[in-house]
Amino acid sequence: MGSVYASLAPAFAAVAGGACDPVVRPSDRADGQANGALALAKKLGLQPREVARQVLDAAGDVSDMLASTEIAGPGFINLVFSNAFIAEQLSQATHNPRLGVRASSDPHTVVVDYSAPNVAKEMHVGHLRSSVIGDALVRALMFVGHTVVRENHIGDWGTPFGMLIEHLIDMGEDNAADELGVGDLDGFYKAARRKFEESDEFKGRARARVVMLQGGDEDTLRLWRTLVSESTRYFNKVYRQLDVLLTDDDLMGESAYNPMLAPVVERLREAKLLEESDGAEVVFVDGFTNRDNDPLPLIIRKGDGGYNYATSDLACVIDRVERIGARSLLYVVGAPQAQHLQMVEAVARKAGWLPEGFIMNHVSFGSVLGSDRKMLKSRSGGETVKLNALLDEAVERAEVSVAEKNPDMSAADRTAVATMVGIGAVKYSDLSSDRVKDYIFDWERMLSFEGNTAPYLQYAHARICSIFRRAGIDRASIRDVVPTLVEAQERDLALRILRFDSAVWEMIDTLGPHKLCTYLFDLATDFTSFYEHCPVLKADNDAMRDSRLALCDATARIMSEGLLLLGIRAPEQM
RNA sequence: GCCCUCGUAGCUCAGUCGGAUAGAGCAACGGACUUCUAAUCCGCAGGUCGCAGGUUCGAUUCCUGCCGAGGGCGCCA
Repeated sequence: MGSVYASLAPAFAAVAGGACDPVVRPSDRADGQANGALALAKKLGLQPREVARQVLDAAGDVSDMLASTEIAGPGFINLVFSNAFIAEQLSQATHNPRLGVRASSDPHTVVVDYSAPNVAKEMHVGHLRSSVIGDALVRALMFVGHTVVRENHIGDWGTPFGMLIEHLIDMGEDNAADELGVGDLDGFYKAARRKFEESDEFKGRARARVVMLQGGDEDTLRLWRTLVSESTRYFNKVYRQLDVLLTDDDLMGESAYNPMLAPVVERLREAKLLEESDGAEVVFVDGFTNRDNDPLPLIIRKGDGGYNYATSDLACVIDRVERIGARSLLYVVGAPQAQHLQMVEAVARKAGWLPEGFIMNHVSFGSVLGSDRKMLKSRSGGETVKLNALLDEAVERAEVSVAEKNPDMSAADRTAVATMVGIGAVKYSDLSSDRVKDYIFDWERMLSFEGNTAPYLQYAHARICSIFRRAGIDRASIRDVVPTLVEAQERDLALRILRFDSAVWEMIDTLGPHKLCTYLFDLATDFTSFYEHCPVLKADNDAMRDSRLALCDATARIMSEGLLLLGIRAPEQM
């Protein structure tokens, strides 16, 4: 906690004769520990325990904050907070609009680029990861006060559209729209692809159609718009089902950057970065080599005069910096894109398009694997899993489970709860492990009510709501009560509540939603332990009951808010 | 061939800005239900932190090499 750091830092500075980090860390032997004495001892050439003693002397009377301090082991300072201090901090947190989470000291505009499905192509689990991780980061960044601009960089331009449009014409526009309308994007795409590969005549038409599209032929554009709008209708369906924030307002497809591509080339030429290589116009970037150890370029303009994704990604960067005024940029994109994004950033920096201090971050993530540790396939075998089918299955499975556990619930409530639990489970299983690693998709585990899962966290929240419901007590009415901490479980829960701030900030600093997940799991664990040991409504007296109700309310608010930052809803009953 | 990421308990995962005895959950075993929702809790057991060196008072954490898994390496996006 910040205030402990603030009170120890001067003592360390006094002993060190200059600024010195107390190195305050959580501890399993006390409420916290300060490890700064070990490093300082080396600098001063003294015994670490002696330095720790001097620091404690210099700190003077800290009894308003710390109940006890102890020098342990080689020179750690163990810190035990006073109950009065914890209670006071708790009271501050519960009256704070962000439940004790500090606002950003440097709010600015952040662009988050995420989801990015392709038009006329099925969304798959890779898009699930990008959508879910990106959305959680968006929510957390907004929560601490940043201005967040969501951008969904859909693949709505390029050579595949020649074949897609020709296939649309072959099918008849109405038939095609129907097929796409029911969400069979894969069938449409594959049929087009097959014709492209099997028929030279079709291939020729497709190529001619690309030229017409790029040339702005009105009829071709109309057909293209049909493809895009039918696809985005499907994407929106998935987004609503997934409960992410993305809407049509966030669409910023590749086609949107079309007019900016020629200027990108011109600006690179003016900056004297553009070179001709094998008929293409390229920029060479230091530090990147190809298989033969020759310098590897970023291709800006292909030999045939066309642009490619590097060009539009550079246009993106310019647009986000110059039009949107972003000061940092997050790309929530799979790990295979790492090198490409590094090269784009390197070129943008070399060209001087990124202001001093501008941050461009690749929020990389691993693959979703099946229980066989291979890329996830559907039940029926072979095929890639379709996202909407997967989400439907999640809700179905949750509904079975809710019906079994709570048979008295009405059908309408059951469906509503199953939706929150099923979708929450899928999202949470994606968010709760370190995003850079692959993770194994396992229905049983993610829908289990035990362990680090969404249902376990949601259940803890629902139990609290149930207490207030049963007692007929308004949650807000209890918020001025300052809890009295007697039992170990009460104290542990209170301390956990105070760590919400650092959990949220850890998530933001590392762009790692799993940090917040781990915290919420710990909060739920501490709460259920408290729940088992400390009767609330049956407490010995009214003061104890109110104190415990206040702890319950604070826990529920943080659970609900924390889950919401992850894009997950917390039902009031389950 | 070069570059990037990952390797922690039987399984799934945390932890690592260098700190004390490496933590959870599942599974296994032993307990606790006339419940504030047992969808839970309490206990027990389980590990040469891939291997080998190096730096350090101290390394799972930093560095180097190796092994294993995945990914990337010029005109698809």
